[in-house]
Amino acid sequence: MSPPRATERASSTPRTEELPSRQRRKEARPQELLDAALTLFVEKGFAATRAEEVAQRAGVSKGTLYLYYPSKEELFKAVVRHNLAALIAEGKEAVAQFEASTADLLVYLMMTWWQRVGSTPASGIHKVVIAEVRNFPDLAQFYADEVIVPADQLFCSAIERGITRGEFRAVPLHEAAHALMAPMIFLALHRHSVGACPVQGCGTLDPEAMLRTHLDLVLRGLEVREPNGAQA
Amino acid sequence: MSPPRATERASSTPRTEELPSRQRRKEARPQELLDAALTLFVEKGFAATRAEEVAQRAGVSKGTLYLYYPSKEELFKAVVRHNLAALIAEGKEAVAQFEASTADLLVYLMMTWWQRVGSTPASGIHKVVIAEVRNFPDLAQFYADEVIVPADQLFCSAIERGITRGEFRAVPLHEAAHALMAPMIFLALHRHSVGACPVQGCGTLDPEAMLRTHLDLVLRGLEVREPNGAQA
Amino acid sequence: MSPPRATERASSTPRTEELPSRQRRKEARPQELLDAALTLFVEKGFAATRAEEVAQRAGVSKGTLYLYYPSKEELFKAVVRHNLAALIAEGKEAVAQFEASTADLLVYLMMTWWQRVGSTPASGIHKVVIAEVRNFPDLAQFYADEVIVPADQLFCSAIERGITRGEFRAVPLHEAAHALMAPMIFLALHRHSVGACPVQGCGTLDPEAMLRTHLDLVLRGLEVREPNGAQA
Amino acid sequence: MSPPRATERASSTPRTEELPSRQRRKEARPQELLDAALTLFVEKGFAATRAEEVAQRAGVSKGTLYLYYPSKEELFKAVVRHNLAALIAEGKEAVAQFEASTADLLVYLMMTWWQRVGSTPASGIHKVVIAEVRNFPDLAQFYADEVIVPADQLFCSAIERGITRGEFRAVPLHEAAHALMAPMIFLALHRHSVGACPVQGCGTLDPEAMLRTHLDLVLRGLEVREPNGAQA
DNA sequence: CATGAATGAGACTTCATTCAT
DNA sequence: TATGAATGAAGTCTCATTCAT
Repeated sequence: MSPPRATERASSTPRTEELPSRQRRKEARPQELLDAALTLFVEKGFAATRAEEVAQRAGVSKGTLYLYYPSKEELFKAVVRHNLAALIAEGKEAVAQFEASTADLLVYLMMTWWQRVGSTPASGIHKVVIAEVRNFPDLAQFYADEVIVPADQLFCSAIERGITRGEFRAVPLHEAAHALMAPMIFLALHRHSVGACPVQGCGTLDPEAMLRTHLDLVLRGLEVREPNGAQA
Repeated sequence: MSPPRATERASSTPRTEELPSRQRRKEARPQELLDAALTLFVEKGFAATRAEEVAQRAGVSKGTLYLYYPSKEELFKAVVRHNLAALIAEGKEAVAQFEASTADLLVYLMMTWWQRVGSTPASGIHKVVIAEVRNFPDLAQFYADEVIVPADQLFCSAIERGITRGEFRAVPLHEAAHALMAPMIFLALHRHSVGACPVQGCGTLDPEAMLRTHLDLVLRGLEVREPNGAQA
Repeated sequence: MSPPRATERASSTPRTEELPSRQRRKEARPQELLDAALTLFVEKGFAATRAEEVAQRAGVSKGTLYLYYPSKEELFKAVVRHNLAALIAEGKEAVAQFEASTADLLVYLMMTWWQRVGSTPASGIHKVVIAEVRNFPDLAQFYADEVIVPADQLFCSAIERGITRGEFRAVPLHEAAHALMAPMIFLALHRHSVGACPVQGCGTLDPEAMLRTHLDLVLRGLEVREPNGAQA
Repeated sequence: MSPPRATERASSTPRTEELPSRQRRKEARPQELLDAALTLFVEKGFAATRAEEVAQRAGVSKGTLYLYYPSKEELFKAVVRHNLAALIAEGKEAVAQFEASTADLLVYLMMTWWQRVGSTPASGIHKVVIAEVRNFPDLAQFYADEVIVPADQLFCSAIERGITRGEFRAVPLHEAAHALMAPMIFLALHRHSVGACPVQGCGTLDPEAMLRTHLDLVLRGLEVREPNGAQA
């Protein structure tokens, strides 16, 4: 799970002279620390990850970590911003510029999310937040502002587009957005918890198949048809 | 999340005379400790819950807790076993005996789950397990055996019934079961984490509406109709 | 300076059976911790005294200290209350009930202060406060409320008594009180700083002689006489 | 307590051309560092002053500070030496050359001290020394030799002059000198500690009034008069 | 000379666990 | 059994000092 140890920097690309100088190292530090922090936060949780561990994994000392991030909490916020906030902004572009059908737009958004977040360590951030946000109240507001609200808006606006253009039935936006995202997030959650443990008999769901089946179900459910009153 | 102290024995065996004496209390202890532990583990997570808090909430001293459970970890395991063991078999009966349409069966199963688990503190166990199972590897197998596999089988068999009886399209069972359950579990998760924090601008989803919308979407998606190639 | 090491409790007074039981030890703890803390705070200052040192000197572990005082700052406040606040209250009584001349009252107050505070480790508290109060803002208000203001009132009321009864000239109260106390406090300060170091050639002032000379000068200065314009 | 940054060189040797060049600054460095250190040591104490803060205030980097002073302790010693050395000899001249009454001489000495030391940051050195000399044993002897003994001699010789010339009663010299100086030093101490904190209800003493009242009291106490046995 | 990135010992405080009573 | 006083390992964060550039 994740590159083994973040190979002690810069012995890879040997173009020109590439001295691993103070300067170069300083510039690479934030990224290295963020990567190490993401891996460990996802693996052990926020509270259970020791600052020193993060530093060690990034190849620096405890003090150096605090040179870049003033507290463990700020480090976590930086991880969230770096790994999730950027992607959400991208999604907004996609919705604004998309030309094809809304069904295709949703497929595109979901696929992109899976490739860029769901299938990467970044999806573990959801696990950490769900697990520990109640113990760190200012993280709750931060996460709501930076992730939940924007992501919700993104999907709501896509669904609304479908309704407006007559492609979808009129469904409650927030609820539908939730129904759309939840299975994928839950899948990611699972992969970072029980799925990451060596358990027997719990055949890992194939994410690609899962994604296909889920989209198939929900997109059909959204289609405009004559109603047939099938629910409670 | 429940009256602060209110020692809540008395749901146990009402043996003649109802003495709330020392004897009585002694027998109720494990139950009281388990209840207190459930509440606190759900609220704060496993690592962040202090043993003394559990003891206080159960109305005993710190030392007494260790008389019943040799460590906090064992207490946690006991909580998981106690709260999930009972909830497993019930659904199987329902599937076996159900007479009406499979859509109705799924509605029934979902509603029941929400009433009995999703909307109660017990659903918080999912949160705790997801969050901390990687730090307690032996819990993983236990949880997979006792919860994940049986629940999956339950929903797969229900969906299969629908397909067999010609009510549903042929869809991949596991994936469909996941798509069915995940939004509800995720909703419960959310209610125990960000939803429990006083965050601004994150309008809480109404669970009933959510459940209706979700079932509406998925059941329509499962219906047998002429295909119209809308998915990836 | 103060008993060498707080001999590992209770092997002294052997009346009846004197078991150093949990209970007895618990009762003696606050006093033992306060004594240890006073000694170390005076010797090394507040910030430079480690919590663990205080605990060790009191014969307990680090954790035990925090069982009795929730932080180093609260420990310090307790030391101040225990060693200074009580004495000031006593002084108020004395002023209220004193029968003889006000000169005698001032002599009594000063002597008492010297015996109970000035000549004991307690006077070192002044050193600590003067040195570090700017780094611990809430200690400043605490100390002003609990020590400075009451002590000032005490001496002002005594001087005012002398003026009212026609024994003293009319002098500014606060300034005169300061002139009265400052040399004694300063003497105590000196004894806890340079005076506590093994310096050559700095013949230690005899406190008793100092006190006598000081009172002689100031009380004469307070006497009612015909003015003779001797000052700047 | 002085403009926040305002690199305050330029009081040094105005060698031809007044170049504020690198050369110029380099020579001013020690002075600037000493000034910055004085201000910060007085404000926060020795231990609580961070080396980097001193460097910043002097407009150089942390490393540069260590180029001039090998450790924070050595910096502290340099500050003490630099700020007190100059102030020692001046008073001796005054005593030797003074023509008027000894009362006037004492008034003059006290006023001068207040203007040149008491009311300036330099008086804060007393606070720092009193507070931390026990943690830096070798400073004690230095301070006694360079400050305490000379100052004591100065005032003793002035008082002795008064007695010799029949202006003052015969009083113990050292004790009287202490009674004379202590309130003023203590006032300075106070101004650098509690007096510098925003505490309620601790009306700041007016130094001028304090000085007047104090001299009034002590000079009257020193006057030659028929005794009237008012003291202990 | 000057810089500032990096280090790591060490401070305060918490809490699971033990054990004398 | 039940208690709660006591322990001490462990965690976050600070800062004097070093050294490559």
